[in-house]
Amino acid sequence: MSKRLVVLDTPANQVACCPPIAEASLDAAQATDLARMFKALGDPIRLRLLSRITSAPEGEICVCDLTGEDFDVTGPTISHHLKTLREAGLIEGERRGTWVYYRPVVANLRQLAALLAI
Amino acid sequence: MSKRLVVLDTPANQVACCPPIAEASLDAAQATDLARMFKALGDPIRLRLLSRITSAPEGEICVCDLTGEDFDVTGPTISHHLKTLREAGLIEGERRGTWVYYRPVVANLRQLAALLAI
DNA sequence: CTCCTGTCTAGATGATTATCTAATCAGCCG
DNA sequence: CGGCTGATTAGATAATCATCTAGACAGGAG
Repeated sequence: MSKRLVVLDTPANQVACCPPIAEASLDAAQATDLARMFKALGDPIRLRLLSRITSAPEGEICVCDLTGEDFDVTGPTISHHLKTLREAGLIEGERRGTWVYYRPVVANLRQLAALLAI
Repeated sequence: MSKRLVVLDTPANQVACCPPIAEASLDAAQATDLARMFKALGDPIRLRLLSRITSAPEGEICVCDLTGEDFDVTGPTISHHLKTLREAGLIEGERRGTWVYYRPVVANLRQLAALLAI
């Protein structure tokens, strides 16, 4: 087991890459991958979770700092949304002892940004 | 009637604005507006439609150039997706005679891009 | 006016999703 | 070990969504 940080199945979601959406018409396969990521962003709770994760001072945040607080949904629901973000390739998670930490997958977030840079 | 281009109800969707998601935690209200736009991008067909619209040489494209072609869905389904993009504030449409033309709402697309620029 | 073509709306249906409660798993501590 | 806390999974349910067919509406052409 060489990888240091991998926990919590993260389907290695690699997408082609990077020209803005206006440069060339997306083909169906690229569109499917990209749409999965955008869909994951298409929920207010997930957007706020991602915002918290990306703005965490240490580059990552403990799930214990996300649950229950000013999100008025239950723990399992938070967990479900984190899983959605994770499966979309936007964040990745790691358990260290008792707690689980999440951090952004910067490359994929940047790719989405680049795509929309008209 | 002073506006030159408005047709097809476009709910004036103005969202706060512009710091990247990592700078400050999104509040619930902003998140709801932004999530609506991301959700509209969360479908492969809509992404490809938007790609076609944003890459149209004249800055706009006729619906007649979008229907039926290499999207294997029916006309009404295309129309429904265009409506979703329109109501999200990502595109706007105008009828000129027989045909309807769509063009991107660049400011809102850029806002999404800025949000993801980590 | 009447037909034809392009686009949209209406209504129905099957699939997906957000959320909950209950139960399970992982790691710590006495 | 046995119990405790943090986090996830399982299963159920209500809501939303993508898609279709059928029908309506807009505008041009005979």
